[in-house]
Amino acid sequence: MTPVSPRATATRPTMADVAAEANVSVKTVSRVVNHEPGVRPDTAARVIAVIERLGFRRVDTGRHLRLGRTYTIGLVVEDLANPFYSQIGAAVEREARIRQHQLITASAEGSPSRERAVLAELVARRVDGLVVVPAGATPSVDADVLASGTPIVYLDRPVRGQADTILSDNHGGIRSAMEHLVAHGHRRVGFLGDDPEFWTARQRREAFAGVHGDLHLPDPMRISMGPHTVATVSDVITGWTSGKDPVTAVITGNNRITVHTLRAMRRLDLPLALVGYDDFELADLVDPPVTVIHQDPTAMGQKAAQQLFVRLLGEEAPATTVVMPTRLIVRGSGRPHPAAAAAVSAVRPESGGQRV
Amino acid sequence: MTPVSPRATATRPTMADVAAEANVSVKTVSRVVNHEPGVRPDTAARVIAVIERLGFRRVDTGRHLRLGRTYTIGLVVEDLANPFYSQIGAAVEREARIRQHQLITASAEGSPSRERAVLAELVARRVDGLVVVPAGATPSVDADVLASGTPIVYLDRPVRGQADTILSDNHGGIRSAMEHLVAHGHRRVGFLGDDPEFWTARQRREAFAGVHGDLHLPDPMRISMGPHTVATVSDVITGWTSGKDPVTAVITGNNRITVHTLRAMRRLDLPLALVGYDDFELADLVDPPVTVIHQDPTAMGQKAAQQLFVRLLGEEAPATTVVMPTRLIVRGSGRPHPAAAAAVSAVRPESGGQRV
DNA sequence: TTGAAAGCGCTACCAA
DNA sequence: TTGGTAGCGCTTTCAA
Repeated sequence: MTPVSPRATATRPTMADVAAEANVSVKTVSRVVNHEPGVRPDTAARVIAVIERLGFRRVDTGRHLRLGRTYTIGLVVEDLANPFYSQIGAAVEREARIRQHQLITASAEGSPSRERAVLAELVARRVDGLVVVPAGATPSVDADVLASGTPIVYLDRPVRGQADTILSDNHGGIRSAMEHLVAHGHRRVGFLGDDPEFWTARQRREAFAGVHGDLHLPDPMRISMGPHTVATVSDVITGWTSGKDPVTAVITGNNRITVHTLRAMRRLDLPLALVGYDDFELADLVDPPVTVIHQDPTAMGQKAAQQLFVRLLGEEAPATTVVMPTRLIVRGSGRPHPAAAAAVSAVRPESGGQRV
Repeated sequence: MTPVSPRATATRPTMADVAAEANVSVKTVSRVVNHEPGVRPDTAARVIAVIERLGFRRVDTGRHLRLGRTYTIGLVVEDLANPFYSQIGAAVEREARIRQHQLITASAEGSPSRERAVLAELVARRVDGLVVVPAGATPSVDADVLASGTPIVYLDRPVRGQADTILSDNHGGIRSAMEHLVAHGHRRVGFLGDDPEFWTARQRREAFAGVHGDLHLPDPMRISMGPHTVATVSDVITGWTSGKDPVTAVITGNNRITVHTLRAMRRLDLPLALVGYDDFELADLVDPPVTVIHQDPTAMGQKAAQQLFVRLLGEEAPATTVVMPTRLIVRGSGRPHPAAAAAVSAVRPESGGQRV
């Protein structure tokens, strides 16, 4: 809240100071600083000497104004502390740095109105381009961004309208998880999704339902969408495993739900087979180990940034959508969990009870 | 690598356009846009109408140049993808946003020369202030930053010279871990530290050695500094547990070493008691559960940003150093691991063999 | 209450 | 090879 007032800082020499001291024009100093050709070596040497003596450093605000661009790109995500987004951030920053740009990051905290405000600020700042993981249910291309002509790449979720977009293969990821489970003898698989407000949550739910049908898995189909907590997941799992036709495996819709589910399973002492969307560092070390659908956030961030820089170089082709592949990482097969094996074989004696 | 060339963007109206259209001066438009007093209501209304009709949005580059500040702060860390740093980043960004500032983040990748380059770029950009987790072994306050007069707060590690610094209570953290282990019957405790190039790694090593003496723990004192991998940790642990007087517990120097140690223990099937520096989300769900020394990265980032904004408000007091407390989070005591209990009681039959 | 002029630091344009 | 001038979009100063 507290607005911050200006503060006196040490005054540093400008190009004008250097020019006066070296008896050249400002333009010649500019040429030397920017390594432009057409300066006599001895003139350049004299200018460089003065630059070093005065400790001159070019101030970018002037050139940003003059050039109409800032060598900055903006990244807007939901929450920088979430590993999925921080990996994206690290990747985008790396791509930006390679191209002499810097990165402004902002968390929209899942709020479409905050996202609009943040985008307006970034556009006002004249960032050269934007990478945005859009909040809310299938929004449109931001009007302010559109009016400003700032190139933008949407990541992880699409928006209405023409815009470059990088998505993850949600359908393929879910399919690979279910085929894996079925191959290991599971027939009764539940899906724990995130808040259907999220496009990705809806996509994964639809993929689950579709594949459930394709594979002719028995009814009832078990789907529970969030928002979820450990408590809600516990209740859902309890319901799915009591009564007849208990579930033997669960697929979780993202890394948060996976963690809730692990805690719920621990609390209930009910080790179902588990495949989680999103990889996480300790997936092999938790109990039970978790097979995951890995969508590479680093690759997604890198791809988004690369597409953005293609636009910054002036590419005018129609907007593209890239779907990034996922990869199933199977874990825990080598160390079958006795309880899980028992649970699975109790339901389907013919199955090997192999954990995924 | 590839430099990016300018790109034509849609030209948006400036204050001059609005002024011409509304038959007022540019200054009056500026007054209206900035909600300055002293504009007749009907004049303001006319200006606002034109602003809306033309879709005017103030461009910040002009004011940044005029004001000599950019309402931006810079954050330099080692690796944005590391949870410790991404939590710091999220906290700093939140504090910045509250004060109408934006955040530029950059990874120095642990390289002092990259850090210098990044700092020079940020200073050239005229960021209003900096939060830096310094790379390298006890560097000095950056010369470019010093010359520019840009306020800077160092985080997690100190530098030579006068500068605001936020540290974690490394000594207290290690002490709490060792007292906890000793209270639970452990006498032979090893320390697995990170590369002693890191100041924090050295601090924690010295704390371990000091407390080891204070508590009169038996020789030999086991300390192994990194850089570590799963392989080196495996070797070290094997050495510490074979032969006489085997170690029964290990303290790890940061989150990376903790993960390596968990993998090594899993590989060796040797579940020692483990206390790790840095909390991590799944510490209670891994096998064995991990008691941790929690240093709150969010609180550290918040504190650093707050100190920075105190300086931006003009506070001229001498540089301060704040040491943030740590908190021991005990896990797994409720689920003693049979093998660990056996290992502990085999060494010290009188101990309860309770796991930490 | 309003406006004209100057200028923040730099680069583009054109002339010398 | 070098320099002068204009101007990027805004805010400050001072005058009307």
